[in-house]
Amino acid sequence: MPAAVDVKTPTIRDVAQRAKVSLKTVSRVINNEPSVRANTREHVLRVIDALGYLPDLSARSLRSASSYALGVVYDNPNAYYVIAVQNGVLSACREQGFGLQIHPCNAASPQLADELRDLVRRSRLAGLVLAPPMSERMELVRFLAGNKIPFVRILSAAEDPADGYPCVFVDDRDAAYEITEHLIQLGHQRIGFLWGGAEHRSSPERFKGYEAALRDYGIALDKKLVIAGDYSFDDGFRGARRLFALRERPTAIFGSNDEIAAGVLAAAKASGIDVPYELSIAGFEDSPFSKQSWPALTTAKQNTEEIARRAALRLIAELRPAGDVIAANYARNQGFSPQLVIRDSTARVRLAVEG
Amino acid sequence: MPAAVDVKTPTIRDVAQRAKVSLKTVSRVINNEPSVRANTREHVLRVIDALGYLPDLSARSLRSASSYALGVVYDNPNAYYVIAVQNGVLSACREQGFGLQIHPCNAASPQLADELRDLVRRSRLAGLVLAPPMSERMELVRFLAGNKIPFVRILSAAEDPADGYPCVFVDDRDAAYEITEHLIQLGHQRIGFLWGGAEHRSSPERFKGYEAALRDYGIALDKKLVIAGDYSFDDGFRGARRLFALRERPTAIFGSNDEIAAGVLAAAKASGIDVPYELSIAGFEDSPFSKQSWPALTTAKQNTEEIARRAALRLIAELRPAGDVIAANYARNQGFSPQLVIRDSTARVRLAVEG
DNA sequence: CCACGGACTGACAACGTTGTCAACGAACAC
DNA sequence: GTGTTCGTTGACAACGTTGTCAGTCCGTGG
Repeated sequence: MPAAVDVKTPTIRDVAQRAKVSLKTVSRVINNEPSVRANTREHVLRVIDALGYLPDLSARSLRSASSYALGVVYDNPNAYYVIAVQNGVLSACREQGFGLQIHPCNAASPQLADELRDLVRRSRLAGLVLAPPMSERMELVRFLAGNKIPFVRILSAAEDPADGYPCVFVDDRDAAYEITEHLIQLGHQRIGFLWGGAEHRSSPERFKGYEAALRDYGIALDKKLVIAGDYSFDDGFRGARRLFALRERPTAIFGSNDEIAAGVLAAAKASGIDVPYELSIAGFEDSPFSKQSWPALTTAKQNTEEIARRAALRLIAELRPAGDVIAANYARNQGFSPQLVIRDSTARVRLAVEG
Repeated sequence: MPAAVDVKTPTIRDVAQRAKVSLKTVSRVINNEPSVRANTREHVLRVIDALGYLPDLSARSLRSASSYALGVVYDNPNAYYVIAVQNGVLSACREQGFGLQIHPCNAASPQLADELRDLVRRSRLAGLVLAPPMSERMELVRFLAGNKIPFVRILSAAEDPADGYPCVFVDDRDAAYEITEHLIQLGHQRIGFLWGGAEHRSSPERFKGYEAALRDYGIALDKKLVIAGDYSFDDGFRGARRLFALRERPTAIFGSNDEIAAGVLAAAKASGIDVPYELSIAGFEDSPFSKQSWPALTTAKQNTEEIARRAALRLIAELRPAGDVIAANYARNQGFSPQLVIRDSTARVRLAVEG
């Protein structure tokens, strides 16, 4: 019986010895640096392969100033959104050889800025991807910039804020306009609007879209139809109840996201109101359950995963020296527009209701 | 105007200099080692605080064999489940001073084992938390053990597998029994069962619970009522359709998870079947949307976050030297039982249907 | 008064990698 | 033949931390 042999994981030193070259040459091969003869390079690569050598990330990031990991910062109860952001960022990270550190946090914490700075230092992160609402707090943004911490923001805006800080932006206003327009074109005149969380910039943006569409179609804004709340099922439910109690009930309700819309749907069912024939409901986000509710929700599809991916690439571009391929391709802030997805929860207004 | 000063992040060296002690003493203070005079310790701590010094994780894990980060490995389309696992593990990690590396992966990939080994080596992970179905693949478990990679499994089992590898286990069978029993006690005799994914051990476990309850209550198992499928909304929808088409339709359907149950619910509505009065539906998992569907779903609540947290602590206990507090408290595999949550989707069987 | 042990402290090397700089040989121009 | 340049390679130090081991200091017992 052979003695148990503890196979140590090979280091660059083992590779160098076996390949009969210096440490530095192996390093050069790993990092794809020029000035290595093709012969030598191939030989070293073969040895690396044979030994199953993998560069040690700790050592790498300790020695070289630049590191190989990003952080993604979020404070969002919506699991689908968070997973989509993670997966998008992760896809870019894997492609570009970066690691990923997730950092759920409390947006309301007064120490958040210090917390993020410490996170970056301790873990030697190359930069941060900020999801809303952190991305929208300018004092945080300025703090990070002041501390020379690279970052990119995912934010809600109709156009590039052009404030000198990198971002990708999502035109919630435009998409909300389209949703409202869709409802109007179905003949709805009394359209309720349920706000999302006030700390997210997307909320006022979506409201602006709603407002603009009403204006463009000559419908007066009725403040009784507009209800404050949070991006939650429960607020959707409660808000819908309040709208149902109005003397003149709306024939359509636009919930600021799918969770709110799901709450409206539940409230409608609880009140015996038929959707869509007595009430049209629209959401926003295209979460999986917008497809899975009954009836399936009309909504605006924002490809969060792709948006997050682009955000990460935008950040990586900032980290790269000018002239790099990524740096060249992703040097500019990019905008996205969610697309209207018409499903079964919206329908032509029933004439009977009008009277 | 003062010249811009680049504030370098302070190192242990700066602390030592300013505190007029050696590097090693600072190191001792940071690591809470004994043999530092109380005076010295306090003084050093004050300096650390004043400078805002933070130990560098890369350097730490490079120098000391042990590292300070765990990995969590999953392959699961269910965002709620994944987030709950992440948050649970993260809570333990933060508490114990560990970092966390997430690793979504493809359970079907033949290179998965190597991928995980490389991940651990490259990132110097102290160990892995394996979520199902990875946790259930014995060849993977043996591979990790053979490579001396610490891990803990979250798995579905009625009792401690006692195979020598650490885990936390969830008694799906028992919970499924309770759900089925609940349906039987409501008077249901024809209870449909929709399987979850065959690659998850929880599926057969849940089926066994269903089977056992039927047997205990003297109800013959009707194979036509049992339908294979995956843990998905669509399979729930399709499976329900097939059950509805039977000459003798079931009066209750047990979907192996909430997504399946949501699919059943949608199918029932599409077919104009009233839930719960013509059809009772039960799910499993207590995802948020089980509360938010209409009617809200009867289900089994598994506190995934707490389970994942315990799993992480169980792993950390393995890493600690014997005698450590954590090591002592979490040295044993622990079991969890999901709890029956009765909501509005299940009701007493209508006599009219029996005929 | 000296030896001794224990509590505390520090000098130094090491972890695995990359940046800096010098050295080597070949090719080329003069 | 000499000087210069270029492409390739290697020796060495350094990143920030901890493990090892050898002190130093003080109090105690002989």
